[in-house]
Order: sequence, then structure tokens, then C-alpha cells
Amino acid sequence: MKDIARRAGVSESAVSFALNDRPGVSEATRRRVRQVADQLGWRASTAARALSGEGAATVGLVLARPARTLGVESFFLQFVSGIQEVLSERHLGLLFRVVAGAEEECAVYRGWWAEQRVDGVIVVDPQIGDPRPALLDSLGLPAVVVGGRDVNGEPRAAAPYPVISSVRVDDAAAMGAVVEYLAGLGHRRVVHVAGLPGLAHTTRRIASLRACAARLGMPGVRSVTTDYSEGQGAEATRLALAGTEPPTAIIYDNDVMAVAGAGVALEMGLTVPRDLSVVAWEDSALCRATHPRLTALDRDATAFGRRAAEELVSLLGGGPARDLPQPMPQLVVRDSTAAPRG
Amino acid sequence: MKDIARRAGVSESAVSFALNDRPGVSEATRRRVRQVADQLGWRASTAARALSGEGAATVGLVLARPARTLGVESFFLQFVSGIQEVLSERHLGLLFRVVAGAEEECAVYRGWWAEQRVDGVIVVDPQIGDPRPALLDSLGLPAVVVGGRDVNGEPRAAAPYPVISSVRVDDAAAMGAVVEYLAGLGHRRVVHVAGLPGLAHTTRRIASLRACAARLGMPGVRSVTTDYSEGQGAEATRLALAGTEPPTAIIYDNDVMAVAGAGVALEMGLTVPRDLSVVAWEDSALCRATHPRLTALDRDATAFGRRAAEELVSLLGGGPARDLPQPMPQLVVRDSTAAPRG
DNA sequence: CTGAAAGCGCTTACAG
DNA sequence: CTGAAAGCGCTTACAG
Repeated sequence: MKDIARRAGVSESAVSFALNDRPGVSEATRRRVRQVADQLGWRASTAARALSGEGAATVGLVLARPARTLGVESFFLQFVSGIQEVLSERHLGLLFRVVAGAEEECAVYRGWWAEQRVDGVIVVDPQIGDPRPALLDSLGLPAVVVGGRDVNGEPRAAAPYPVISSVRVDDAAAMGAVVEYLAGLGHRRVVHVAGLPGLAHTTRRIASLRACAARLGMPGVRSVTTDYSEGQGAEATRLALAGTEPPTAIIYDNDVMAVAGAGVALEMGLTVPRDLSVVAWEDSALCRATHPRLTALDRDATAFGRRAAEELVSLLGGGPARDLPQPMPQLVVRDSTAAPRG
Repeated sequence: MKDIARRAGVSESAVSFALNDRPGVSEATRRRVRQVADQLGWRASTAARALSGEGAATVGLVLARPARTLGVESFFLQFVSGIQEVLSERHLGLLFRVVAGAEEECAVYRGWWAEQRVDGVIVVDPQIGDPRPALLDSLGLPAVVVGGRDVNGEPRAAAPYPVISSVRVDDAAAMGAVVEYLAGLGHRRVVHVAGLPGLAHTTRRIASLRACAARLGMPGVRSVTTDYSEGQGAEATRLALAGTEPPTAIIYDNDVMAVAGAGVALEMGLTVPRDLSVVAWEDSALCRATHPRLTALDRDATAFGRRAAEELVSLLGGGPARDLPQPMPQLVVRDSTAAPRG
């Protein structure tokens, strides 16, 4: 910056004002300074800016997953990609961290806060009794909780923390759409192979399924929770199909379990969709790659990430904390669902 | 830090020395300072350290993929997870970026360098005529290239750049192992559905396949390149199987294409592995979830990430640039491969 | 072994 | 509209 000031024949502060679009310099000076800066390929040192109270220009994202479940999530990279579209436009960096569990995640937040490494964070996988919002609130670290913290599916009247927004997914409505679709085909016995029991969205889906089943008079409907792995997905499928009143349709909370489940059906001599309909919650290349191609709920992970990042940017800019609804996932009907036999 | 100095009754510099394990303070003082710092939950501001010439304490990682291919890669999250194990131990952050292509990736490196945001980077997906090593070298940004830059599979005599190491995968040997395994089962007509033609490892695998086929006297062997998508994987399979001399085995460069290919075979009335053997290059939950479960090459992505990060840390510490070999991928034989009929 | 001082590269009141 | 100066929170020669 000294260089620029010298070459442009102005003071350092003039350079700072010019480059940051602040009033206090003439248009002509601003242009000249800009030109010199571009010529030199100059970019403000993030460290220096941060030290002068401008914030770290960085957003944090922690993924807490046991190593085993990692890489199964087709959702995640697309979600991050959406986040980046927004952040990079604003020259914000994304500090990314993979940890083993919630406790370590909280430690990471504390560390980032103490080191002033991030200006805000995006929180994923909200849980029942989640300790993270309260922690972030106490640290005063702006955050966007992705997935919504509510359990019963009702939108909140107001955001409970001053700098924590949430981007809510209407799992209840989505589950309703799936169940109604299956009921419309004639299915009465439906099993839901859910994900981790501690997650808020798992609870929401289970509750919604139960409510829908009651409303539509489908008593044979139930949910079982898993760890999202192909092993537990297969096992749950095996148990369900081996029961006395086997389901004619199964809803899986992710794509890998859906594929595993379809495989188990095949192994047991059943044909998809003739003997068993399969729905995957989460569309991906995987759902299109298998044979038959899987009917799936498509969430547009990229748009989702974009939305979350935009909300965090708004929060960092002093915007109010909000509880934002997301567009409902769309059911993409493919070849794995049909009317039950008989 | 001022606070700590006051409470411990020493000067700020003493605090700095004590906390950074530098000589210049007595053991007693060091202990006292440490205690006060812990009490206050103090952590050095990364920005301030960076500004004092300590580096950004951050490592960069750019993933250049078209949005469409994103999320297909089970490899990536595990790789990142391995990187993190090493970085977090050393209190290094990971700045992560997803971009659309190589040009944008280079722009990101320039920006990071100018803003002094990272101390080094990990480079993935080395390409033929890759512009990145030269760029990073000119910027003086330490880097580890993951996958190796060589095309012909020969280890390099020396690292060509002073601060760029590479972690090399022996694709040639791995391909050799797969081909020999298939040849041992009796396969003569093998098709390799490869990934993007510009990538170094694609070229290495194709070259190795050709060499092996020549050595083993398998003239009907060939490679076709794709964009890694399930669509192109399926299409390549369809074309291959519809030909006059259809292959009895297909090697796919990723897991999603392997699944798609197996689906196409099924659709065409073929049974895997009776009529067609399928091998996936990259093991994942996916390979275990499908039915039949896929024989796959397992690379241990986590260990790979760990290795890359360790090498970058060594480079940042002033270590020499090296060309490191990685353990060869292991062939995990499952249910998708068998002797050809007849 | 310890303290006072300069400096890293910016931003921002404060005078001119 | 412009310049000289202080300050952000550290590290590091340099005196004592």
C-alpha cells in the first residue's frame, strides 16, 4: 500500500479510502489509485485487515461425522459448492473442518472464536437438544443453522438468538408428499428406514410419517432408525421384509441405504418395483445409476447452500436473525416405485 | 496478551516467549504465564501472528469440478478428513474452495498468495500440461501435488521445483494387478471405462492397460474416456456390450460409473458376474451397497490425505521437496467378478 | 533472564 | 478533499 501511495502520489489513507469505496477522495484520485493497485496486482492482506477490526473475512463450516459415514453423503459437496458461489463473490473464505463428534465441534468453535479466525459459521445437522446454538450465542458468533432446529415442524414465531438464523426444511410436508404418493399407488404397508435418531430432521420425518399414516388410515406404517450406513440400511430392509406383514414400499433416508435395500430385495428374490417400491430421500448420481433408477426426493443442495451462505452474509452485515423456509424437496418419480401387486 | 502480562507480572515479550516455547524466560515464569493464559482461555489472534511474519497458519485446498460431477466422489471427503487429522494437530486451518475449472483455480491461488491467506496448498487432480505447479513455484507457495505429475509411471529422479512435493500413486502397478487378476480368471476381452482424458492418472492407467495387454497377449483390450458421470459410464457400457466382440470384463475409473455399468448390463439381459465382470477403481459404501457387491480397488483415502498433509507440513517447516510413493491400492474382490462363461 | 520499542499492513478518527 | 498519526495484537531484535 505504501508502494501504491508513492506511485499514485497520495497518502496511504487516501489509498485505503479509494480502494474501500469510502468517501474522502476525489473520483479522479480513486481511479488513479485503483489503476496503480491493479497494475501491481495488489490485494489487501487479510491479516492486516482483520487486525484493524475488519473481521477475518472467513466463514467456518464444521462437519461432524464418524469417519465411517464420511463420503457417503452426495449432498455435502454440492451444498458446499452452493455456499462457495456466494462467499467467493464477496471475497469471503471458507474454513472447513471435519471432526468426529459434537463435543469436538464445540471445541473448534471456541478455538475459532478465540483466535478470531472466522466471522461466522454455518451449522449443519441440527440435533435434538443441540448444544451448539447456545454456545455460539454465548460467543457472539453469528451463525446459520441449516435444517431448522424445530422438532414438530411448526415454524417458530421468532428467532431465539439475536445472531443465529436458521434455514428450515419442511421435512414434514416432504414426507407427507411421499406418503400420499405411495398411498395413491395403493400402498398400505410402508416402512421408513430413517437416519440417526438424534438428528432433528430424523425426528421430524418420523413424526410426520406417523401423523400421515394415522390420517390416511395406514396402521402398518413404521420407522426404524439407522446410522445411514449401507450395512444398517441392508439389515433394516432384511428384517422388514422377513416379517409377517412385509412392507410393499420402503422410504430410505439416504441414497446409499436405498441402493443397499434394493439389493437386499433382489437377493431375497423380490423384484423392484413389482414386489417392493423404493424411495430415496436425497437424489444423486447414485439414484440415476442403479437399475432400476430410484424414485427420489430432490433437495437442490446447491441452492440450499447458496441460501444458507446468503443468510450468513446478511447476518454479518448486521441483518436480523431469521427463520427462513426453504422450497420443499421435489419428488422425482423414476422406475423404483409402482402400484403393489394384488 | 497485555492482560496476561499484567496478571502474571511480566512483560508482553516474556509472555510471547513463554507461550511460544522460546528460550528467554525461566521455567517458573513460563509455567505461571501458561497458567494465566489457560485461565483466561487465551489463544493468539491468527491475524496478529500472521502480520508479525508467522504465516497464516492455514493451508489451502481447491477442488475444480464442474457442478455436475460434484458429490459423486466418495473419495474426496475421506481424503479431506485425513488431511484434517494432521492439520488440526498442528493448529493449521484448511481454507477450502470449489471452483469450476483450472483457470479459476489459478486465480484463487494468486488471490490467496496476494492476500497472504495461506502458507501452502494441496493440489489435486494433476493434469497433462498442468499449469499449476509452475504458477505455484513462481509465487513461491509451497505445495503438495496429490497423484503425481508423471505420465509414464516412472518415478522422477528429483523434484523439479524447490517447494513442491508430490505424493505419487502407482496407477500403473494397480492397473497391472487388476488386469492380471482378470487375465487369471480367463478374461481376454477387457474394456476400461476411464475418467477425464486430461488427467494424469487417466493417462497413466490407459498406458498401463495397453502395456499389460500387450504383455499378456490380450489384443481385444481398450480404454474409452468419460467425464466420470453415470450417464457417460452407462453409455460407454452400452456401446461396448453392443459391439461385435463384447468384453467379458469392464474396469470403471470410479464407483458411480461401475454401478451404472452394472445396471446397463442387467438391462441388456446380462448377469453380473456370470456374463460380465465389473471392477470399480475406488472402493466406497456404494460398492458394498449394490447387489452384487462390486470388486473394487481400495486406496485408503484417509491415509492418503494424511500423507499429503504431513508432506506439506514438512515443506512448511523447511523440509526438502520430494516425490513420495504411496502404498499401492488393494484389490478387494467381491461378487462382481468371476471367470467368463465358455 | 527480562523489559522497552519497533514493526508487520492495514483502517480510521483527527487535523489541516 | 488530503495527510500525519495512532492503533489493532502479536513477534523479535536490542538493550539492560
